[in-house]
Amino acid sequence: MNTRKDSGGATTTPVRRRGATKRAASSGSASERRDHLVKLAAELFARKGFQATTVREIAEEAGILSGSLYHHFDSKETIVDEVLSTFLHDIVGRYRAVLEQGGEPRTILSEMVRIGFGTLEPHRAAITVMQNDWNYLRSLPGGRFDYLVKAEDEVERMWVEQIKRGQAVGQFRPDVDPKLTYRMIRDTIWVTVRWFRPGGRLDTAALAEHYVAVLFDGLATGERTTQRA
Amino acid sequence: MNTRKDSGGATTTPVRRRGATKRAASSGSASERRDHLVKLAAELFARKGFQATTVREIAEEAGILSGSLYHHFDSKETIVDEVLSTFLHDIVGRYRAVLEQGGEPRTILSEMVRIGFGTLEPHRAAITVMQNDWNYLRSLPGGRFDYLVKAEDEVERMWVEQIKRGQAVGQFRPDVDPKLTYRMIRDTIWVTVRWFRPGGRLDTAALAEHYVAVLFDGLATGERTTQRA
Amino acid sequence: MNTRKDSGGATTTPVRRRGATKRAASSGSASERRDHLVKLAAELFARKGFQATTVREIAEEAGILSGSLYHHFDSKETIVDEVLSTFLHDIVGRYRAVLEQGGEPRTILSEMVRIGFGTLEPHRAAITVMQNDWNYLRSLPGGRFDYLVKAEDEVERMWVEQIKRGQAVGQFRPDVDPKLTYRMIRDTIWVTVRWFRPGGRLDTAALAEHYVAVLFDGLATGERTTQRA
Amino acid sequence: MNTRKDSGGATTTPVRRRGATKRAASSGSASERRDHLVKLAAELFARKGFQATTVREIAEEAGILSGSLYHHFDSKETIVDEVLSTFLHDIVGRYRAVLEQGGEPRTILSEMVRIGFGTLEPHRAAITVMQNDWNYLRSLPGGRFDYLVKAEDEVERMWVEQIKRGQAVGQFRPDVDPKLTYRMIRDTIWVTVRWFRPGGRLDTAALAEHYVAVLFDGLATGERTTQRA
DNA sequence: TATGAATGAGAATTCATTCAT
DNA sequence: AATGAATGAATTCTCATTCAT
Repeated sequence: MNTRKDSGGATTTPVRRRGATKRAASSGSASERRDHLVKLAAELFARKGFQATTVREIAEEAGILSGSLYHHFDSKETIVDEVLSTFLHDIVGRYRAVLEQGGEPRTILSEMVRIGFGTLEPHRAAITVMQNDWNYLRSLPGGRFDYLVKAEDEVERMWVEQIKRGQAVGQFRPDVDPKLTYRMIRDTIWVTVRWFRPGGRLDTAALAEHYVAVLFDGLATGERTTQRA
Repeated sequence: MNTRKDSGGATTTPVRRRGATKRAASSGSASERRDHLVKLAAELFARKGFQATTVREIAEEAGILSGSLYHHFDSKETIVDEVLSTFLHDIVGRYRAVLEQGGEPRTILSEMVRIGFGTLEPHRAAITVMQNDWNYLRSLPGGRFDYLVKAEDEVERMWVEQIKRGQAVGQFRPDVDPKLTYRMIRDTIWVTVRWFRPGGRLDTAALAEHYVAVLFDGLATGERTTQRA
Repeated sequence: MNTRKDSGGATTTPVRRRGATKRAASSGSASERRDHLVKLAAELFARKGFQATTVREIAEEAGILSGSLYHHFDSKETIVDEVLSTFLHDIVGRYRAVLEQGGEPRTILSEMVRIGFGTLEPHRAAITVMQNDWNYLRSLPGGRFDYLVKAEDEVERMWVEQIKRGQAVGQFRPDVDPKLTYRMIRDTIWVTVRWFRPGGRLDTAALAEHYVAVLFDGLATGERTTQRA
Repeated sequence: MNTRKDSGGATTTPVRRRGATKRAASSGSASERRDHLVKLAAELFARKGFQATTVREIAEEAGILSGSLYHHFDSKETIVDEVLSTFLHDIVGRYRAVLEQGGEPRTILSEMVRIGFGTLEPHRAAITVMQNDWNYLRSLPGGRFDYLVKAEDEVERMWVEQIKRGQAVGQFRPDVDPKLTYRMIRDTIWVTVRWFRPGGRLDTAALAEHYVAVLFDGLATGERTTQRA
């Protein structure tokens, strides 16, 4: 039933492949208009939350009437779907690229942290929506957003594997729980979106280096003193 | 608009002191009933989000009709107000107590981390609501939830002060940004609420020790290698 | 999910048992109000069709706002459900009663024809809705109106059985198709609702006698001449 | 409002004479395309009802976009107008032809019954629409479908006249009401469209003979026993 | 305290139709 | 002939809230 309008392959594959949908050279306007609308909506979703953002507001932001939005999207959900799946596609792709290159666990992990912080600016809105509306979207009937969980699982596997490798080769302390550590790292990065504003004292690269430093070497000075189980 | 029903001193003072409002020693059913309702509501808010939770659902959970809820609360906002202010009152109190005791920065900071993780279970619902609905509640007109920001500021001052003291006495590396570091610690703790479930492999105390270890000594083994600005 | 509001057992049993739902003595007002609203809606559905009747119109007819209708009914569908199931319950009950009494096929069939015409006045609206909106309602997703088909099947079995018995004992001509004959009788009766208006030259009883005469003895005079297969 | 696009003479004369409107011998693609679209629409109208069928669905069925339909038709109403008037034109023509040939009332009436059943297959969609959406279409403002009533009246006059003639010459029992009898015959035939499916056990010719038999000689065997007023 | 009927202001969505290209 | 973006009015439904009983 969801034909052309809902291009979101998101429902069937964990991560959408966008762009390929449109006919050939994609003269632009058609797809561009849609992308523009998605971007506007993402900003609103991030600022006010998915539920608190009305379709009318999105339309107004775009200078059209609310009904007209339905020429481009099946539903409000389709829009947020596009916001999130675009983001997930991008980040999963980046993680995969780093892993394919190979290298020491510590190097790879540093790189993954940098990637995480690196998405903060281009995908600020999407990340915010994910943080705030994840629970609600997951609870929606129809399993439309199940792919969120799938993508998250894949990402978790990537991180956990590197942490375990690091422990195996003696680069990381053996007494920490890999999964738990991953979660804390992930959260610390994503949650930054709540207060990070571009143009401030620190950019995301600085944030990343700051975090990498504390993450690997800790806040304390001198000898490491905490006991290792 | 704020009649007797809305006991929330929250509007006037950063952190509400509950109970004192009620008519003296009337520990009676009235107040208890109210607290019970708040607890039920908090669970629903946490599970479904503040907006997605309807007044009817709260009432149903309590076995009454939605109209009857208005004998206890002025509005839906009053309920969430009570959920959040109760939590804030508790945690700010605990932080104050630790600070009043005094001690080394590193000890105090460890203790504050433990307090943070320690609120995860008793205040799981409130923390979840804060994480997910903070943005929305803040945006509500009337400034009703301004006290959230005030309380957060006070807490930030407490943490940052200890980090700075630690740097001053050489316990903490001098190259990290105190405010930034505070935020990352805070977020890492709170955000745990998203996936932490009591009864799992680790309890909140173990979580705290795990985090304290990584926070102070880092994930890496051997000599500390990151450069200090 | 459909709790108190949607009392329609229709979904689970072919024919609803109304009235029993309400608590004991059913002081009236609650159930009466609901019934009144159903009646108003039925009239509108009959006059304008289910789809063309707006919820607002129903509410206006009742002197309330459209939103208030949802205090009584889950949805527009629930209302029409109640209209139809009430009717089906009544007529199936009547048919069963006649069959339980027993008698000659011809006598029973005459009685069933009379019952059919007898429902024309009290259930005019419901029958009209069934005629006009049957197709649409059946096509609705969720199978909510599957009971319509079930009830129709039961009624068909009753009629066909009597026609077959009549043929077996030689009261009815053997060359007619029982099922086909039933359908034509049924349609002839129901479709009357399109033009029958109470208070006209003939009442439904007269209509019934008229039809019984033609049905059994035919329009022609003299010897029966059509060939019998 | 009625521009060139709306060829429906239906509005002015009881029964439209199609084809004549078109520019002479232009049997060409223009008119054919239009007829094709009408046929597609008729099927949808029949299956889902006029209101429930969206313009978009009709267009999709034809492989074009909804806006493109408006190159062929003024409005959705124009389409259904064409569906119905084509049908009415055909059947009224056939009735007239039989009457012009003359003959005994019983013979003519049999023939008219056969004509009725004979339209069931070629005009299945149109008849279905008439059955189901008659009420709604009649209620539309502007009197666009008044010709439906006019055509029906003409048909009624034809039938009633034959029944009366039959009674006058003693072929039909004198105690039945001609108008009432006509209506029942008419309804019985048309309503068949609800369940008749081509390719089943009986074709429409068999249906007609079956009905003629029961109509004239009745369902009962032996002597005619119903009393004649 | 509780009920339950009603309010009223929106919410998302639908859809026939228009029109520049 | 056809496209596709947009309109605008209407539709069903939601829900916090009120209030007489």
